[in-house]
Amino acid sequence: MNRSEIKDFPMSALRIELDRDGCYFAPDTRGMLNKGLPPDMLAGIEAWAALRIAGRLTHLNMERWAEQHGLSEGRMSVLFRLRKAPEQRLAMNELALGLSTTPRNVTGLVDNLERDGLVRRVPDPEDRRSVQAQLTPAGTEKIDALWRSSVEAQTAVTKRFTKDELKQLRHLCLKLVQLMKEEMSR
Amino acid sequence: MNRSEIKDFPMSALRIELDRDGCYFAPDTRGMLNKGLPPDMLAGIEAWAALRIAGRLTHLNMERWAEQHGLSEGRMSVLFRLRKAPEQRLAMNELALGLSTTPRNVTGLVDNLERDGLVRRVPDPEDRRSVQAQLTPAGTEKIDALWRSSVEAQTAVTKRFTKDELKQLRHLCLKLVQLMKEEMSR
DNA sequence: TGGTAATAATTACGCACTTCACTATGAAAT
DNA sequence: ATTTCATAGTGAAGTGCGTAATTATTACCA
Repeated sequence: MNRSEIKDFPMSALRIELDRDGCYFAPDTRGMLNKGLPPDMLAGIEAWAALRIAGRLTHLNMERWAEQHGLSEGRMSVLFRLRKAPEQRLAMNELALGLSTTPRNVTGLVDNLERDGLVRRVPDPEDRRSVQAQLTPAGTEKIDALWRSSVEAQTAVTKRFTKDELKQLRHLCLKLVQLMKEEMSR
Repeated sequence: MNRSEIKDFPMSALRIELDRDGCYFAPDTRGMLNKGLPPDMLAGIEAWAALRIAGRLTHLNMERWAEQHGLSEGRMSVLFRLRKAPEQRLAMNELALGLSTTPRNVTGLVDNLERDGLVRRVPDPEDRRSVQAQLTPAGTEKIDALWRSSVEAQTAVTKRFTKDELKQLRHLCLKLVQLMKEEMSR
């Protein structure tokens, strides 16, 4: 497999250039947008498009990376949450909430993890409706190794940003999330 | 359906707060990361996590929005690309390249669009292997209406950023993409 | 010219995830 | 105590998107 591609994400087709003000922009995106779009809206749409691209690429990156270890991004997230939980166990609904996904999805993720022996289901003595997922020793070992390796991979990219750029990126992404939250609660 | 949720993305569980320096951060993420992580790496991982959250949310947002018009984000992207193409037609492989996806996926997307009468397949007289997808009048009408509406929806959020913030967001997202491209071509 | 490789699209198949409906249990109310 | 509603988890069915193999056509080249 071609190492310069993520799955079949053909990045060579995605041109990125430096604008005159030293900021990156995607000429194809801009070219398609600036006809028939009021200029004062262009900046917003361009930023949104850039975020969509980065989001998709980071997603594919995580997915592909997890796949090399027999996992998916979702399954890895489950292991990670469990690793940080007290006694390395969480109820299914707590997992769903923490991962911002549906209970049904957690069922499927835990199904797979249990099949691979990384997690086991244990009944909750306090509430007979509830099922808890708990890391097995194999699961703990796996996520620890994966976590070190994952941090390394992410840092290989983020270390080429300045501290301030990283803070800005975090700030702007979360600001967008925050505004979307507000926007939707009307 | 609860208007404050996107699909089943339970955003209420995702706390976002202002740090002392006036920047947003996710306390849960930071809490889980800052044990067992060298502080000089924290900023990078935190930014990465924020981008993943924003990416997921914007994706779900687009998906949900397109769904209200009987489409998916992928199908809408196909219509959009075709709309900007000369004669409103493109070969399947050109579509795959432009959308950064696989030929197989384009086949499926065009299948659906053709079934709904928004697109039709036409043979390429120059190359009998090639099949082109072309917008029907109904497709043109649909994407034009959708585009106006979509710009409106995105602008409702992005207008609450300053011009400079939008430029920074675009710049940082694309810089990340650019660095990932470079990082992977080794 | 004939044989081989490359390319375009598709079929067959699998995985991850979603929605909807359902069962089991707990909590609350009268 | 029984009815009612909320909560926890899961089965069934459908969608979107991925890989691998297949078919048809074109390009290349000795």
